[in-house]
Amino acid sequence: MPQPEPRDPSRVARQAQMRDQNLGVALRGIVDAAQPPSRAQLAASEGLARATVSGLVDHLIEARLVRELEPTQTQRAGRPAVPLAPARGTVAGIGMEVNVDYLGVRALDLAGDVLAEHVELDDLRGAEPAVVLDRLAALVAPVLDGLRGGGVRVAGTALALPGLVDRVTGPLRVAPNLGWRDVDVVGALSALTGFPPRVANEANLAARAEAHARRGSPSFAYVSGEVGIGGAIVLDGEIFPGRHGWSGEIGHIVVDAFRGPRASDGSLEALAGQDAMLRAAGLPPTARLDALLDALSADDPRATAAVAQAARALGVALASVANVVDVGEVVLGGTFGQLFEHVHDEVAARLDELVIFAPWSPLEVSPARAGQYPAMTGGALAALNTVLTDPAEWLRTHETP
Amino acid sequence: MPQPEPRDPSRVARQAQMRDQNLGVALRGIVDAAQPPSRAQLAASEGLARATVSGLVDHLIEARLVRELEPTQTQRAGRPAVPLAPARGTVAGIGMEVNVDYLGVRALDLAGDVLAEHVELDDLRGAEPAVVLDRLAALVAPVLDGLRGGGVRVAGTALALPGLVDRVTGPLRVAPNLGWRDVDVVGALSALTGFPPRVANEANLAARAEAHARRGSPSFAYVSGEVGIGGAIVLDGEIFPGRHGWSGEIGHIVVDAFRGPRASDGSLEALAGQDAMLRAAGLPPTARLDALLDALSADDPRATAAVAQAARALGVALASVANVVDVGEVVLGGTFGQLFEHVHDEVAARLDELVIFAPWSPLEVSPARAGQYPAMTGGALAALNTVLTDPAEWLRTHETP
DNA sequence: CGGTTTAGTTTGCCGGATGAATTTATCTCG
DNA sequence: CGAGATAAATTCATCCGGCAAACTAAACCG
Repeated sequence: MPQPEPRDPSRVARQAQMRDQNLGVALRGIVDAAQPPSRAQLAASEGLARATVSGLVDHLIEARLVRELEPTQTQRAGRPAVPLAPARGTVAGIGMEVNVDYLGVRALDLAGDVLAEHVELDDLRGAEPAVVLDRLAALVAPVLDGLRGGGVRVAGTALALPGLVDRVTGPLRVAPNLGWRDVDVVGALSALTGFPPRVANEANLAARAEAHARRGSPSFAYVSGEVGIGGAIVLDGEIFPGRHGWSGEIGHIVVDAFRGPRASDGSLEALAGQDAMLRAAGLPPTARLDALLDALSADDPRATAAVAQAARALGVALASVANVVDVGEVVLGGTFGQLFEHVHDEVAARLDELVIFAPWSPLEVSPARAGQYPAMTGGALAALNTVLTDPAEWLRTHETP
Repeated sequence: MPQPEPRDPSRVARQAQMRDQNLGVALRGIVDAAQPPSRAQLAASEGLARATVSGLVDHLIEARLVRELEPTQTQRAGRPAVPLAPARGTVAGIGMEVNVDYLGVRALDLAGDVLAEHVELDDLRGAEPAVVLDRLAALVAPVLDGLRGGGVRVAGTALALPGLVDRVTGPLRVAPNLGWRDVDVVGALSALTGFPPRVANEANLAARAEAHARRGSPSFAYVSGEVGIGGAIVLDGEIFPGRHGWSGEIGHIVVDAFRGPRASDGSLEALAGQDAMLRAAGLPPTARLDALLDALSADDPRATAAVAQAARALGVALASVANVVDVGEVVLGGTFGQLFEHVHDEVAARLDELVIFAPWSPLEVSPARAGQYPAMTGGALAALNTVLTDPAEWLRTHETP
């Protein structure tokens, strides 16, 4: 039989999808708006008829995804507009993170408010995956119970890991700094929480939180230096996932191909990772970043030189990223966020020097502003994003009448 | 007045757009299909009702974008299917290219057939932009006249340039190897041909041709070594443009940040560009690539060493690209396509060594197969793509009843 | 030559967006 | 204070386009 060619799920337009699509447009318009918009404003900004928007909004309110605010006291003639805002405490996205020095959970609602949060600090290098995931599950379970008990629907969960995660098939491939390799994280956590989490790279989720913190669809390269150096690319507010979710591995960019016998000796992580910086600064490998910061404020010459060297490598690597993906801004998070004032000038100088389009579109370098544990926030946002992308579909699968 | 917030032209679904959208889906299905599909096959593969597809196809045939083939002699029961194929010689995309050693035009129709082609070989380094563009216009004008005289509608024109082109605002920013800077190419050519061309980077358009040559939405990094080293990223068959169309500048990746006083001394182009390879091989700077190939076949040690060194740099740079954008294949075009057998092993080895996901998803290295002057083909395809993307819109603006 | 099978067309239906008319709620001015 | 004026939201008839089912067309088979 001549198979009719299994083409991709092409975006044909059916009228059934039209409603769903516009429901998503309306919800996004309300959630992303700087000011709570009225139905009429929404109609104008999205180019839909007011009647259409009214219907959509009614549906969203009934589903408890949107709420009406009190009409504001305006000094204008005419019936006052009813401002619309994302509902609070009706849907939660759960962000989880296992990292080298801590593990934790954070729950956000559509309004961006933190509904629950727990973090445990601990050195997890070399810890057994099963044990760690048990601890995580123990941390998450009461949060889920608490939310559900309060009538909050859980949109989904997402787990941030400092390593290579296959976003389609699930397993953690490798997390060098945890010492994990080929761990079936999804399977283990599903068994523990009864919920298959989305898994993603820590830097990618942190970048998502960063994009959220800077409204208005920014484009930037994000650097997340914890112990290793991770990164992510954000384009028009969307994180760029690559085929498998393996994009943005900035730490593995080689900036000095001829340094050692193995080209990887010249990778950014080898030259500017936390261990490399501490070593170059003459600090013990067990030292923490604070020690380096102290040495810097004391004008210790070795520390200064170590950070300068790392900044050069970082700037060169980020210039390569900018040349390849055409991003105009660089956001430094994690370690480099804390070192921001000490690395900014060098990074900016290398970008100016090396990025071919710099003369026409100068690059900006800025520190991360997504707060603490951005990957947990990003994970929660990723979970909520499934609701925003297709609220109708989500309601169909999650409504429990 | 409280402006209703000028949001992006969001993809709201109206029913008027539904038809246009599906018209595009149908046309793409016919053009991209490996075998000419029937209406029924198209309906099945796209998930549309047969009645709907029939209507769409009728429209496309009337617009002379699609033609019906003779029913094939099948030994099956039932009414024979009418195969559908892109129309020939009814619409043309024009690809133009100005490069260091030549300039030319190529016209393709929807079936991918070459309707016209002219290439002039010449050394254009340092040539005056106005003069060169005049020559190009003189080359293009008869092609356009010939096509229009034959009743062929021109879908658009696209010009490939070996430099940085702003895809939104138009002007060529800089083409180092031509010695051009801030040239208003669009303005000049509009005046000459009465047609504003789309302008794009040579490597990006060549990569588009390459993606077309490999059906089935491949993802790869494309390297276009001519005199300089350009590149492009292709994801799921789509070229990745970046914000301004400035993506893929692989030649400016720095692989040896500490080689010289300026970090750019360690860029891929400085280490593996044609000039660098010739110099390292002990050949005069005026030599052509053929001389290097001859020296290689004669086992000249300097040439071998020069190419090995370049291949290492290339491999390292491409590994960085793969780590950042998560592509699984590397396509070598231009100079490196010709040197393919001499660089393949080293490039593949560096990718294996450096790309973090290589153990789970090995990278492939292959030579370009888009034929000669791929950027001209890619330009023509880019022009035709405006028709494929939204045939209804294109017909509205281009029908001359 | 009647039955079967597959391709393509016709037809009535239905969901959903739309614009105009209507209702609601406020402000302003005489 | 009441009659416009003004703007937001809702109601309603209309229309567009995809859809399923029925129907026609063109082959094959026994």
